[in-house]
Amino acid sequence: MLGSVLPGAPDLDPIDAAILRELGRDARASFARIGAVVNLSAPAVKRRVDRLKRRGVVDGFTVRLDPGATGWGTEAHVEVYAAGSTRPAVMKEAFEQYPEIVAASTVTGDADAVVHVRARDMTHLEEIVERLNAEPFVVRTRSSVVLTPLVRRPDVPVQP
Amino acid sequence: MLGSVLPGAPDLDPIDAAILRELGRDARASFARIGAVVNLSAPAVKRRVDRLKRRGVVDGFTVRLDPGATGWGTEAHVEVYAAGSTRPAVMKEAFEQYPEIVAASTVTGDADAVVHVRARDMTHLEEIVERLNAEPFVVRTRSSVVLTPLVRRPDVPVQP
DNA sequence: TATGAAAACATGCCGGG
DNA sequence: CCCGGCATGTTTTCATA
Repeated sequence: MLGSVLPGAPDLDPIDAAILRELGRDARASFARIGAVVNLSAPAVKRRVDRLKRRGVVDGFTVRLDPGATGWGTEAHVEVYAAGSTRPAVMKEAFEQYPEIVAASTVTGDADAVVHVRARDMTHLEEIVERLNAEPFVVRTRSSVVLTPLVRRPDVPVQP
Repeated sequence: MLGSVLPGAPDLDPIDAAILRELGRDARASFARIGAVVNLSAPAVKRRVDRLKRRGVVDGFTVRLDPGATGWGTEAHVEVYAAGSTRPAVMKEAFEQYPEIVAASTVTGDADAVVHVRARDMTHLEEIVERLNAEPFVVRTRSSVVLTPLVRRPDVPVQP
């Protein structure tokens, strides 16, 4: 099997997967409640979660916010076309300066990077795009503004 | 002010913002620890969190997983070009069938929707794209495969 | 797995702005 | 009246064995 060659992808135990699914649904659930679902005692669940954290499978726990309710309802995907062979590290450093950038990655295809931007409104979004265009390594950008969010899930699937 | 017209965006109290920032950092932190940061007692923090949940600002709590460590290291943005005037609801229903789709939205620009796909490997990704192309309403797709993730943040910013 | 001490949580009541 | 602090009974966590 290919998967087990990778040092960090040890075919996830089905019980671990169940625990991760529960944590995905409610990361503040008590170990006892999770244990009730997966048929394990609370300490057993805690040990598994600790192990998953140690292995780096679990990176942490966060709150899921409603973007609209917090006043960050405007969203866009911005394709960035970079100069010559701009190093990814350069782009990373630049993008990290923007609190409005919630995700960014280099990609294959016409553009060099795709940036996911959240803003308070269109004016704010426009300002961000302008600032991006003013970055020294940016040649041009191409934006797609989100009209209707259709699907939004915990961003790593856990096999059932 | 424009913001206060929206029923769900009541200029977030600075203490609430601080609490949300802490929860974003570690959603399993005890109310007492959060209270120590924001200078409030544990019950006071709990009441505020409950209120934020009631208002819909807080949607829940989830676990943050390392995609690589779980064997879902391949990622792509797929632009979907849909037939005629396909209703968003139709796309939504279709996309929801795919566990590999972690986000999707209709957008402005050339394409009609952008779909964020996570897969185990390239073969898996290819299969998903083929299945998408086979959807009745899909005219064509255009994929950007992620090379290097640069930024990944809790997907709603909280103003400091 | 089980157990017991320590910590965290939920709730009711009261005071101050 | 809203909001925060305190006190208490209950549950959960966590380190033993």
